[in-house]
Amino acid sequence: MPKKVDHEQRRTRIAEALWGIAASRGLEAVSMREVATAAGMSIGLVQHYFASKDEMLLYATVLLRDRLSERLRHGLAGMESAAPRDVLRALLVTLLPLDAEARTETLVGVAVFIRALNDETLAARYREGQTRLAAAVAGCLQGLTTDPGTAADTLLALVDGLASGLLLGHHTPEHAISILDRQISQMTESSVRLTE
Amino acid sequence: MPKKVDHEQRRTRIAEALWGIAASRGLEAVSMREVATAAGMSIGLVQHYFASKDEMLLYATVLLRDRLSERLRHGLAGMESAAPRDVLRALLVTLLPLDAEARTETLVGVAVFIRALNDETLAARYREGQTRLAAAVAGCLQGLTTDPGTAADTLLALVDGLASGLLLGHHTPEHAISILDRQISQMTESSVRLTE
DNA sequence: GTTATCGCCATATGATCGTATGGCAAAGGA
DNA sequence: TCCTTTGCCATACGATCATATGGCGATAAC
Repeated sequence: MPKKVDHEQRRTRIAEALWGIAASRGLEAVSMREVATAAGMSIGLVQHYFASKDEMLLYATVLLRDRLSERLRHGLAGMESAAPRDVLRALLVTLLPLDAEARTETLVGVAVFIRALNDETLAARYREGQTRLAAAVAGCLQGLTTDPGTAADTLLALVDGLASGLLLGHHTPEHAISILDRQISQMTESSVRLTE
Repeated sequence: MPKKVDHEQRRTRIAEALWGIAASRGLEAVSMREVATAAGMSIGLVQHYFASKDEMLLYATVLLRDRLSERLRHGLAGMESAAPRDVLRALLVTLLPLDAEARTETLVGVAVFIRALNDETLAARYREGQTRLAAAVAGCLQGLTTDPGTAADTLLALVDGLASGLLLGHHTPEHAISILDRQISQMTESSVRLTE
């Protein structure tokens, strides 16, 4: 057999090149040629690792989700024994596009969201991710508020909207975090009030 | 002079055809040919009314914003003397994609949002619209809560996130409205509590 | 040393894109 | 009646797209 290369590494490099293009110029600017150029490869090589553009896109989105999971795990590292409220805040803040890496991921996520609107397979994956996130958030809220399920949906919808505002530059990071903190406080405080 | 036609009507028909394509298959599926076919025109006729694709897109987005204004005005009709809280609720509910028309508008809005992320002109228009909306919402909240500005940003971000969930089918209309109502109640109630 | 296989590449193909161009029918002013 | 203007259309052009194809070193097995 001839020389061996790490296929996974090649695919990752291609996917990252794709993200860069999608984040800076939108998913519609993503073409085999552009991706190949950005990755420093020939078009043929990209074709060699992904039989079609759709396959490449699929791989890139799956890898993106994995990166988000990783980012969440990293953001929550060492908080196993922290107060649920602090875990909750860390989780939600990690979801916001506050640094370059998170911004790229969110931008690509939005681009994929658009595609999901007309692709039931993608939409189902999206919903599943949201449901899982909501479960995690609701878990943090257990005992902190009445109806943790609704509260979780509320917080996630808020984070979603804040992310849009951040991407557009309509909100500053400080403003977005302040809004989020105020909401968390209000939700946890009001429960105390209601249970008194 | 030869026969006269209503240019504005022609342009509107083209824009509506564009919306239909953008809403059902995404903005990237929008091409001169597709729009012409959907509008029941020749490609040349579309070219006759819009010198370029960008010009067509611009017109379609401006008209979209006008339609949203109209929808808001219609949703708030006859509420001039209603309680601010009811006006607020009507305004926010009108922003949600609850019927087919609103859904199309929101879908196109999201598609344009994506483009705005890499187009500073569009982004500026988007931010201006958001700012104006926030001012209207804050106006409704005057006296109902402390810091109406932050409350307005919170509510609009929440509505944004709820809209995403509705588009994807992750939330049902009833669920989204219930979340919104709960939030409005919490915000207005808590202020009463704080000012007591 | 021969050979099969793997990594990779250059180029071709057919489709579709935005846009440019030239012309035709109709209608009203001269 | 002639002529200019307007509305509209068919076609062409160059670019770019996704994808298919054939081939060229290099390497490891034999």
